[in-house]
Amino acid sequence: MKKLILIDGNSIAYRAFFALPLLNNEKGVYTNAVYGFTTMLLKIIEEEKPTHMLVAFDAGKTTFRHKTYDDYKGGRQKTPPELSEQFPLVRELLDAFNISRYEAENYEADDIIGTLAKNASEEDFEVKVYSGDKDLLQLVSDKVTVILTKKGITNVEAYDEALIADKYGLSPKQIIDMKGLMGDSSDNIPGVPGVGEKTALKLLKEFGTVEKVLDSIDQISGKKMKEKLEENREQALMSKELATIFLEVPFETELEDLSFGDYDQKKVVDFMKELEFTSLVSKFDVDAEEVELEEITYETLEKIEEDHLTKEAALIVEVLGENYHQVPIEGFAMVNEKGRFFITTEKALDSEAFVNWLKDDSTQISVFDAKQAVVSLGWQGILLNGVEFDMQLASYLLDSSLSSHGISDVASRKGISQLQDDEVVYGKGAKRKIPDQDQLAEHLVRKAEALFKLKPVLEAELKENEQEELFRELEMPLSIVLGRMETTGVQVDKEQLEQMGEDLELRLDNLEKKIHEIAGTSFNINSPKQLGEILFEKLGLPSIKKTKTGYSTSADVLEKLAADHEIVEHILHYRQLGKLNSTYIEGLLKVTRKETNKIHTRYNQALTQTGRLSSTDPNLQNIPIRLEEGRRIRKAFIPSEKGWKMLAADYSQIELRVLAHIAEDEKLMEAFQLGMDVHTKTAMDVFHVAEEEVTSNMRRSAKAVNFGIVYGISDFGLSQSLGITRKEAGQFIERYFASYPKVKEYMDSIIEEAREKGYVSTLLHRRRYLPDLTSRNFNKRSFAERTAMNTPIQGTAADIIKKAMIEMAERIEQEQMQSRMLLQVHDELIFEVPEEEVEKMMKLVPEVMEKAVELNVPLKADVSYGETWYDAK
DNA sequence: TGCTCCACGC
DNA sequence: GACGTACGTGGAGCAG
Repeated sequence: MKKLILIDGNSIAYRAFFALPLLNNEKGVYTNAVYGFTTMLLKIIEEEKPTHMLVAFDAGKTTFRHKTYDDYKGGRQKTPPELSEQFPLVRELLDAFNISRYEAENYEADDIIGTLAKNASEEDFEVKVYSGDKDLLQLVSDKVTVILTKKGITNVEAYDEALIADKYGLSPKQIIDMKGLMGDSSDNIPGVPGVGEKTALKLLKEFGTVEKVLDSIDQISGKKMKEKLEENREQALMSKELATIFLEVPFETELEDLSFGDYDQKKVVDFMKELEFTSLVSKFDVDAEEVELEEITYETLEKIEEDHLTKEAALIVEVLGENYHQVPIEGFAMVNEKGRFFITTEKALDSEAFVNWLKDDSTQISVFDAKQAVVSLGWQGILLNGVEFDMQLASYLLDSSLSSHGISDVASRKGISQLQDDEVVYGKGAKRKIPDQDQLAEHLVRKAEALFKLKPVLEAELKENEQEELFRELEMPLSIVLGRMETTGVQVDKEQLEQMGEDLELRLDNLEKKIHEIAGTSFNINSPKQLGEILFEKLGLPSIKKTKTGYSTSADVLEKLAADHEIVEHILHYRQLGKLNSTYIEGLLKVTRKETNKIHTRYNQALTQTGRLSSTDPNLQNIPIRLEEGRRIRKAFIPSEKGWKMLAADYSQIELRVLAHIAEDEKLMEAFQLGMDVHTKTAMDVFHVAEEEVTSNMRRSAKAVNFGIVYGISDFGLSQSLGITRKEAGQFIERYFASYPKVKEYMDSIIEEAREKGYVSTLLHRRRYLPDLTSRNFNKRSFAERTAMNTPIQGTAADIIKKAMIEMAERIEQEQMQSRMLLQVHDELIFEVPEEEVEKMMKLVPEVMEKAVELNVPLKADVSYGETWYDAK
């Protein structure tokens, strides 16, 4: 069957423009609307597989409707120039796709779409109309579906007759009557004053059309309403006329001319590349995006001579895949003033000269991902010592918001196109493999070449940003420290985990039986869909919250239902134990190395927007602690040497101390100078009570506000965590600010400063750019504002612990201790320590942590040790 | 394989 | 006046 897609070009472009941040490409051309339009188009082509397609645009300023009503669309805000300049690009995009576009003097896009929809349905086409404008709903019929954007651009809702009946209780045609009565402020259609959606729907359900409503005024209840309708009789009829889509726009083209099919992929890809839509380009066939690589010369070294090895060089130590622990090195590439070289792993590791060069600490080696290089070589027993520049870290520090810090991404952003993505060369997923040696060699050499060329560029940018020190003294040395921690790994007591797993499975079985019994049927408790059906349909519990796909069964919803039905508490318990078993017991066992019973996580040092680390494979930064049941998992984390202890030290309230420092708020500083419990102190200040009058509830509330300040949550977030209304939460925040005026001042000034500079900074010059601070979208702007307030706090805390880690590593080495740093959990460091060093470390670790930086409030670190991580509390 | 939902940590 | 609301990672279910 033929399928015609009609797109309301102006509407979708507007929508995209306001839904997306104001992107621009390197040439400064704004591209957000085109980008949104493109994603929408790609989605339509993929999902609808249209046979025919047309995009309609509004033509000039005046249309036939202005003859009826001068002020039609009056008072409308002028199209922002940033958007206007994108319309020619949208047209160019459509031409690249070979999609028809149409605009007609005197008519709006609606009329073009309406006419074509009518004509096409008469010829038995299936018609789908895409727009953001509800007006178009009047076109819906058994042949015509109207798809409206709901949120963002690609989140849409398809309206057929049934849905309109369901939502409004009206037929599609009656949508026009509704507009006639209630008007439309965006088009400046007046309607009948005092009649809104509710009244309009009521009247139309009773009488059917505007005309019939006006004919039956005497039957309408309410004196005021009668008067209004009487007075605005003409205006209502005119409004209806204005809202009616004209279905007789003259066309010169035939429907067949709108056919959509083959288009030149290269044209489309070129266009997208021009606008730097890299993520979209990757959706097209690899062939289409293959860049034309120029030839590159290099030498495959059979024998490595001293002469090849210079002080300064770019080095690639290649491994396949993300996880670089205990996997083979696939090859080396090196670029220096002497030339470009590829070296097979075998030749490289057999060469004494090369290995010595790697171990030499007086070299200046550039790499991409220093930690990977150090760890990969570390597993071969080689200590890579001379790493001086990590391009990935440099790119991350320069702009952490860039989503990809892969070598080819960084290179292409810096103007080097002579590098293919690893995925292109190796394939992805199950199909990933190393190509033949020539291809591999060339790829690695190109990587090293990019490194060699770009190092000075990125170094200059770091200097420009005053981030040289952050880079050289903090992130670079930290990558080596982290590499060592990862390689060391943490030992787990496998039997303990297995025992806990068996225990959990038994209890899960029993719980499952019980839940099925109560429900009276067997179902998958882990499936939110099935669980929702049981709870809210079969058992008839009240549905509190919905998700996109159905009922929400999240813990906060279930907790509210616990009193209504005994099954709920069992489900919550089942969930809790299930999570422990699958994520922690099974998950950890899966990644425990068989030979050593050790776990080697990987820290991502170039990911978070705030400067924190993240941990994967496994994530050791979210091991349970809050509930005792889960906390016991920590009993399985043990020292790797007999007689050693686990030692843990964590910063106490580091973020709030940082806040006190930055804001220089006397009252907040006082809390820390006096060594008070900060939540109690906050409760005292906010509720104006003495210490002994602080109730546990007050402290709980104060704690939640402090939490909110640290994490930058909104009044909504606070209301959720305290179970109060948003308004109350808002008032609470107000009171907090009233109590800590300097904090308020800081919050205001940081937003102001960030708006001027475009970014916020931490104590050690880490940056986060916040372009959304000037967004017209309230949501985005508010989010950016909270981010501006929160990032310097959280980021400075991250800076501090990173500094402490480097110093701890140095101290352990200097004092020739055997203790090993194992893990970092944002504000906490975990070590394994021989018995004889426990006493020293119990003093040294908190001392180093507390002295990592000097603030105008003291830093405090608590430390303890025990047989397992669990016991170090 | 990619998405959604849910849950864990800070 | 509504919007959809800290940052991460990972497992299970489910659709294609």
